[in-house]
Amino acid sequence: MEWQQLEYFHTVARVEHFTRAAELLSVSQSALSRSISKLEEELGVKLFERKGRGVVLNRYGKEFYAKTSRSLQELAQAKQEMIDLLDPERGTVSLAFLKSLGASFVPNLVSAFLGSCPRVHFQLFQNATSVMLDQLEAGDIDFCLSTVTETRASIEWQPLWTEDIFAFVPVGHELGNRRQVSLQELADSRVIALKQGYGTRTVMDRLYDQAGITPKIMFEGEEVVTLMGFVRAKLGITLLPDIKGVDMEGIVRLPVDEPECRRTIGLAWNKNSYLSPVANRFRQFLTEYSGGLTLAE
DNA sequence: ACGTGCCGGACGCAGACATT
DNA sequence: AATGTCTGCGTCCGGCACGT
Repeated sequence: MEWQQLEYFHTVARVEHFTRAAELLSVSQSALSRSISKLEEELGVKLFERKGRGVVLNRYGKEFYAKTSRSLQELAQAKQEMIDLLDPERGTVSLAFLKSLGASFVPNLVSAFLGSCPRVHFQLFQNATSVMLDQLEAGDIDFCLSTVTETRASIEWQPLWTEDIFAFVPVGHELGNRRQVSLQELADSRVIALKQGYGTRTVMDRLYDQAGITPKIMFEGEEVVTLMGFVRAKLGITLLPDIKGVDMEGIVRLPVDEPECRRTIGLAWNKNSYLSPVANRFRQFLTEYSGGLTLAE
C-alpha cells in the first residue's frame, strides 16, 4: 500500500467523482481509476459504490476512510514539520550554553538573530560543558556555546572570543587592596569552585596546575551567584570571568597577572550530524555577531 | 441519440536492479 | 561504468453503462 494510493482514495472519497478527483490530483482519470482498483484489490474489498455518474463510499470505504484519516493527518503534519524545520526562515535551532552566558550574551544574541529571522524557534539548554558535549555527540542539540576545553573526535570547535579570568575575593581579604595579584599569592586562600565538568573549572584547574599549586577547594557549586555568595561570606576566593549582572557588593575583583588567566569561548557542533539550513544560518550569524563584539571591545 | 463518466488494454517512459 | 531486463506508473483511446 502506497502513501499515494491513500491520497488518491481520500481525494475521490471527498469529491465523490473520479474525473474531478483526477483533476485535483493532476493525473488522468484512468490512472486514478486503476490506482483505486489496485487498492481495492489489495484490501480485498470494494471501497466505493458506483452511483449514477459519480461514486460514493460504501460501508467498508467509510470505515477505511475513518481509520486512515488520522494517519494521513499525522503524515501531513510530520511532512510540514520537516519543511518548517529545514526552512532557514522558520526552523528550530537547539543551543546549549554556559550559565555565565545566560545573563546577557545569549539573550542579546537570540534577540539579534530573531530580528532578521523572526519565525525561527529556539530550544535552549544550560549545562556543564561535558554534559553539553555529550548532548552534541548524541545529536540532541545543534550547537554548544562554551569554554573551549575538551577535544573530541566528532566535535568541531570554532573559537569566538577570549576573555580574562579574574580572582574574586571578599572585601577585607589581605590582597583585596592590590591592583593585581599572581595565582601564587592566592595559593593559601581557600577556593570556591565550579563543579567538575564545567569548562571554566577545567580552565581553573589548568591554571593552578600551571602555577604548581594544589587548590584548597572548600566548596563546589553550579551557579555563579552561589559561588559569589560564598565569597561574600568570606568562605574563600574564586576564579571566574567578569560576569555581568552579578551582585558585587562585598566582593573585590582582582586581575591576575601570573600565569596569564584567560579562557576561550567557542561554538561546538557535531561534524558527523546533519546541520539544518537554519542552523547553518545561525552559525554564520553568530560568527559575524561575536566578531562585531570583539571589535567593539 | 448524445453526452458524460468509469473501466481496461496497449504502449511509453523512467527508475531499480542484475549482469558483464 | 555500461548495458539489458523488469517493474511500476503514466497517457491514450476505445468500449460500455447510464442519464438526459
